[in-house]
Amino acid sequence: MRQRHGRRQSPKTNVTIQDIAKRAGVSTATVSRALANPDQVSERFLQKVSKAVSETGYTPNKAARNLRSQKSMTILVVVPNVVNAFWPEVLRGIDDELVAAGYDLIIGNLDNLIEREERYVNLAASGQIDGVLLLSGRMPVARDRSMGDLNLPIVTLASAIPGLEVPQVVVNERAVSAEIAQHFIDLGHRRFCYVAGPEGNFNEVERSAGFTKRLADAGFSASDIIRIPAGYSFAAGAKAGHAFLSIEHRPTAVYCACDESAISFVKVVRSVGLDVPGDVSVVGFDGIEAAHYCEPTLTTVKQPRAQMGRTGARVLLDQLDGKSVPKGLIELDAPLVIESSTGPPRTCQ
Amino acid sequence: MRQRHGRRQSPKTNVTIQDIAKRAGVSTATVSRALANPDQVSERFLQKVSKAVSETGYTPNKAARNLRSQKSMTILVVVPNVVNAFWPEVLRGIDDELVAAGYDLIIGNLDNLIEREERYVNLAASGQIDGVLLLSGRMPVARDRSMGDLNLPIVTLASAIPGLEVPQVVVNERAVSAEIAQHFIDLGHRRFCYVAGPEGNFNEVERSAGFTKRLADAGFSASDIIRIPAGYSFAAGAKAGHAFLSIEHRPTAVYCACDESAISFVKVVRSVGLDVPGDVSVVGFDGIEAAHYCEPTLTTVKQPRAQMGRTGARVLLDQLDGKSVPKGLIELDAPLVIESSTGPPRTCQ
DNA sequence: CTGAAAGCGCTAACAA
DNA sequence: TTGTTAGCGCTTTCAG
Repeated sequence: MRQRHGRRQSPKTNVTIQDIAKRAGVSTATVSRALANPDQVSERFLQKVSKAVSETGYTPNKAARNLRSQKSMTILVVVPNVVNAFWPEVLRGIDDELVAAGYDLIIGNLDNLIEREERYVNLAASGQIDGVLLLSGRMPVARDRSMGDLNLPIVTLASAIPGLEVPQVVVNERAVSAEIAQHFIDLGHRRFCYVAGPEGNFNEVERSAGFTKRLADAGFSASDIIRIPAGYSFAAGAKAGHAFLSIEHRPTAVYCACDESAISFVKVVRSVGLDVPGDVSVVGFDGIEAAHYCEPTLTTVKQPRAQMGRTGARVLLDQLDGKSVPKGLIELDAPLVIESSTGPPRTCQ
Repeated sequence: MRQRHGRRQSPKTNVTIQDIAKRAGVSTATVSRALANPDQVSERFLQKVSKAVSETGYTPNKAARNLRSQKSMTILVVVPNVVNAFWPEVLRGIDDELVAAGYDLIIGNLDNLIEREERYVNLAASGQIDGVLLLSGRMPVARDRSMGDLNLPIVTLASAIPGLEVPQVVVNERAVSAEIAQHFIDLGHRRFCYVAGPEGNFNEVERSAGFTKRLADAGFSASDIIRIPAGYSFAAGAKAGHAFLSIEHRPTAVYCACDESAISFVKVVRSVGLDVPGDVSVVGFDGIEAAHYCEPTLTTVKQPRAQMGRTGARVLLDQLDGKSVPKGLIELDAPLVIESSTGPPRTCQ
């Protein structure tokens, strides 16, 4: 085990491009080319190199390559909170596209903690990142700088940052939320409830606005719509369910801003003997798998999660390839899928 | 915008340690030390350097550092399939520990595809990875080599690889599965069903063995235990549910090898009017959140997911720090939590 | 305590 | 087509 200048004893990759060059009887440049641009190397040398490579199990050292080529072939994906059933499928879409293009991805989990942003701003600033996929709906900031100032390609995904001049992949949150309102209206409901998401969040604003706007347009007044603050989690939905039960003259139609809160909301409401949808109709948002296996099957908005991930990744890759990409919203279609948790209010039958 | 030798036009980090050195009127060595070993630098220079750093927003280039120091400060986490509610919380535990120690993590999603392993073997071989956390229960292999031969610290987590001489963090799968059998026996059940996981999987083997062993020990014969092949997913559980319904003389106690399959199993069984637990008692495994919000609340084994993640990460970090670590199984306790999906069989009441 | 200088392994001008 | 060579930005020995 050779021990070179300043080298740790760590027994890592030992075989370098030099070794291959020596073994194949060519220059390192030829080895490099043979690996990256085989068509620029003669068949004879190609053979020799590939033989040496497979004999030694050589893999190019990434740090050296990154340093030299000034890029890292890795993408940072900033997720607000990995512990939410919505993300995995989105990440899978991203992963598919990125891996196919030869990129690795580092997942930055904010865990809903703003302090954690600093870490990823620094990482992004360290030259170790070629581009950023922002799923958190917030531009990460450190003490004294913002990820937006790093001059790094950024694409937002699933949530948008109003006014930011980058590609932003979203779904038709507002329109489909209006559709939910219309669905309730068509069923004959007159009193509504909106179980909200995190305050200020882009998705929250859109969903709330789309829903209430359509209700207002249909002639309902603010007093016909009760808003329960909650969040994107089972726990928040359960809490909202209890709040709902304590309402005097209860609404019959409830729009929960995510599936997880909808599922737990339904469970709480049913636990006191109310029927869904007989007494209360409930709609969710996201289309996670669990929404399909709760009782009753949840009427919800099916977000094209993997497709969103792939789309965002693709746009980022295009940008990295120097192609021109659309700045601003890229809207995907998320359909309202009607299942068994919504129906006409019993009072109307 | 300067344009140097071989440099792409990519406008990345422009400020280097040289710039800081010049600005602070010191050598690059001093800058490096000021940042890494402040106690080796005089107060005066420390000030100067830190001033220059904050004025310029300097962040050390990671590729250069990695190349020089022969380590990457990044850990590869190999996940069999990110689309499963079990993982996020585990990943969070890993992330917590690793981030606190200054490591980044790259998540390698196998998507249950063996071909995908090659990619991560190569990544691990590229010197870009300091250690591996293996959650897939299989040693990744490429065409001609195995990740196990890379001489890289590896820790397995959540699933084990029998015989592998590395730390392997698991839970008491076998013992708690026996406990499930005992729970059923105590309730008075006489006919049992096991809804299996993926064939050959470590967890599958353990859970199945623990369950059937205890039943056998209690005097039940193989014909009292029906095994339905399934997998760790909602879809597999639903399919198993249908298979269950077509059984002539149906068991009254069902152990589903994961919560997702248990939840969908319950839904299917209830859809034909059977009562849970009146007609069928069902137990799951994992303790994912959804198990708490389905109906009836699922009796299940609560895996300490975040703790598992943290433990695995910690052991790997210890190994990286040169501390000695236990080779072999590190068993964490996963308790059976009894909820409303299990009860005495109606025929016994 | 500080600076000079030697590379880490690779890629890409440039020259041949 | 191929080889020579100059760094990419940083850390760390070694000398002062």
